[in-house]
Amino acid sequence: MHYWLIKSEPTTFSIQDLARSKNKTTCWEGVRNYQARNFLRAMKKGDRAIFYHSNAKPPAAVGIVEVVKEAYPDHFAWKEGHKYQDLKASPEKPIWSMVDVKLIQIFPQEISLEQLRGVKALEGLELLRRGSRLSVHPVSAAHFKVFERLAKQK
DNA sequence: GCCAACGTTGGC
DNA sequence: GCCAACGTTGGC
Repeated sequence: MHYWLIKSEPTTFSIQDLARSKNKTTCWEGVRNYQARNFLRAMKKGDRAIFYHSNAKPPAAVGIVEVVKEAYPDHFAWKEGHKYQDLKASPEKPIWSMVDVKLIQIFPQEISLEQLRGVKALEGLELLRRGSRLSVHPVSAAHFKVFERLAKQK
């Protein structure tokens, strides 16, 4: 089992939106970065991910999701006029992938980026690396446990 | 709204 | 294959 972190801008799709989704499940479409895509493709059913709100006030880790369907073609890439359309993609050459994720929990209290930066045990986390913009990336099991612990404490 | 830090594109 | 210009991400 592996752990990940996935980012979404809450104005685009928040964890509350996920909670309202059918079966609390959604496809994670729109990743248009090769490195992030490759991480999506490496995800296995049962893997868990931290759901992170980027470009939020404040930016924060807000919950945990589980991978319920492994990578398959992101068909939004060839949907005419769609915001995630990529003219180089087609059903024959999908280029981009997505997975389905299901909500496991919304943290009782979100953990702000500022708070995360102060946690010694999270040193080395990709999210906290200066200049990091990767919207999907792995998280070590140890770091994942730290998130779970932080989410519980007042 | 600013801008640092990227990633991508396209001319050469 | 280099790299300047451009576009995007995302914190502040």
